[in-house]
Amino acid sequence: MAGAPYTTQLQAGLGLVSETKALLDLWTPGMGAGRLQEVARESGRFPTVTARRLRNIVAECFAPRYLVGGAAPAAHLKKLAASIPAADLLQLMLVFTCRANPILGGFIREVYWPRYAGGYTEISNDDAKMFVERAIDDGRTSKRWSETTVRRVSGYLTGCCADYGLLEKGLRSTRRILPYRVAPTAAGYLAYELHLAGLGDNAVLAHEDWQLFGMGREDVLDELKRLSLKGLLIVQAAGDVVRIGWKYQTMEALCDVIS
DNA sequence: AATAGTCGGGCCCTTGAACT
DNA sequence: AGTTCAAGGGCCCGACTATT
Repeated sequence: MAGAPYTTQLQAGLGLVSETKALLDLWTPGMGAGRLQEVARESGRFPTVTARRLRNIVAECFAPRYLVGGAAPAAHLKKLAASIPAADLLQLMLVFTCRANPILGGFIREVYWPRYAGGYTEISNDDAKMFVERAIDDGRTSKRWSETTVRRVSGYLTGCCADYGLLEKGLRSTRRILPYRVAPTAAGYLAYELHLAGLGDNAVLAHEDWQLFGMGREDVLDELKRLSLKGLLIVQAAGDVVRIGWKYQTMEALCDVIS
């Protein structure tokens, strides 16, 4: 499995946290990227942003992250944005951003968490650069990137991690690793989303999205047990065999509950 | 001066229509 | 059917600005 190719799309925008929240406000079901761009421009909520920049934000960042799969991410986050803690929302944004930009997911899985687990306190842009160069050597990009692109994408990886709360914010080429742990709302969302996408219980536990939170199969199982205490689902584990009783049949129902 | 992030141009690939 | 052309969008990268 080669995995999706790595691109430079992060150059169009990093976490875009406040912009994404504004766009979620403006977006309504059925709205495509083009229409959303119009609405955003006319809304006056992006007064300092040029049309070209808005294209970057909406078409190259928001749409690939949140308007995929029938715009389900946008619909769900719009509902959750007002009612769950900001940090929880960031975690879901991280998941969707990593799906849209596999290079970010790769970096978090292959560099961030091993570092975290290894007791390091910092990650530098040079660490990211080594990751990018190795990815290019491994053929993960469609072609070799120029030196400047390699350097900048490296900075975008760490910068994006900072936007989402995995690394310390601020302008710096070496960032401190922050304590990071999946939130119950995000875990519940992810578990149900994977289940309702048709994955079997074991596939849900082993899914790569959990690795964005540094979680392997056992960690996921532990988290789901905690969720079962809140009544979101039922976990029956006997030896190696795990069965999960799912209480809700749609994401809409789940989002209502975790709101 | 160095670094991070924003902005916008342009190449190139894909898609679909128009034309042999 | 096969080829050519135009349009659109994804992707890359240089220029620019802001911050330290």
